[in-house]
Amino acid sequence: MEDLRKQVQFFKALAHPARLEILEILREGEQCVCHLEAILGYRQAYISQQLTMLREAGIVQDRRDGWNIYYRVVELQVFAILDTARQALGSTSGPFSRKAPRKVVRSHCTCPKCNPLDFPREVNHSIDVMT
Amino acid sequence: MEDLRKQVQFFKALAHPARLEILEILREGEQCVCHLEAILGYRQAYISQQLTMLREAGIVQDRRDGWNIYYRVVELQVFAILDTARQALGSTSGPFSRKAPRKVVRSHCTCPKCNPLDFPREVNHSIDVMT
DNA sequence: CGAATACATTCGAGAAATTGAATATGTTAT
DNA sequence: ATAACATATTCAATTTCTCGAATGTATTCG
Repeated sequence: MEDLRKQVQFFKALAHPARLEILEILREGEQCVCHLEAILGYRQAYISQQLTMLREAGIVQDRRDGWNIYYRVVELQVFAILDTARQALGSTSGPFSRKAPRKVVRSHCTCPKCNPLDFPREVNHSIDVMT
Repeated sequence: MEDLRKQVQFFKALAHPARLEILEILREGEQCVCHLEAILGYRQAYISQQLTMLREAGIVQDRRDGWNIYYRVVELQVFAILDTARQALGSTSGPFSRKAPRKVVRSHCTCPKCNPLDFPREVNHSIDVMT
């Protein structure tokens, strides 16, 4: 059954710590790669590899906008799956294991998504004689 | 974060065709190993291996009853995860991709769960003189 | 055009998952 | 105790995953 294959690939894509971290950040919406890089602290190529697996599993989609490529989760139900999984696992270790919602670590990011107003375009102070 | 590790192990356990097949059968409740063996057609040791992984991931629990060991899903939310995953993947390929519910293949099984009334216990026709 | 930027891909060695075969464990009946 | 039964574990060979390093591609600016 080809349906099984897809499901396996889907769960395989989720079965990886860095990829789960990426998805946690994508909860807040579309993010560019440099943003993920800045927050998670992984090498760019590494993040790109993980995003490729998530894309091939049908979990995320990308969209190019100039220099940046923005990734977003295709089906928001994926987040429900992550939540339910955590809930199911939490109840294994005890009856009252309420977890605080994951604190997304914010770090400085220079990508245009994070800094949309700082230096929208480098102002040219020199006087352009020609043209 | 140790929480991540558990989640990864959880999804890794689901990322396997035979293990997903087993869980589909466990939808109908507790099942003994010989039942899974009869329905799925895998070798006994193979099924046992997969059940071990599901157990270590906290997805199933086992219970011994005489000769048989019965497995059941610990948190029924796991089934919700499987359903949501299938739904999320199905909607990727088109807007109206309704899938018929999976048909569980029934095959003959000689385990007591399947045949609770056939020869409940071998009747002893010999006359016991002593005692 | 060329340089800079953001991101993707390829390659390869080490780590881990898969699975068949053989063997071991625990339970019940005799 | 021994045999029969249901299930588990160990071992090893093969395949697959992981992830760092290097390199490639597409876009924008000048």
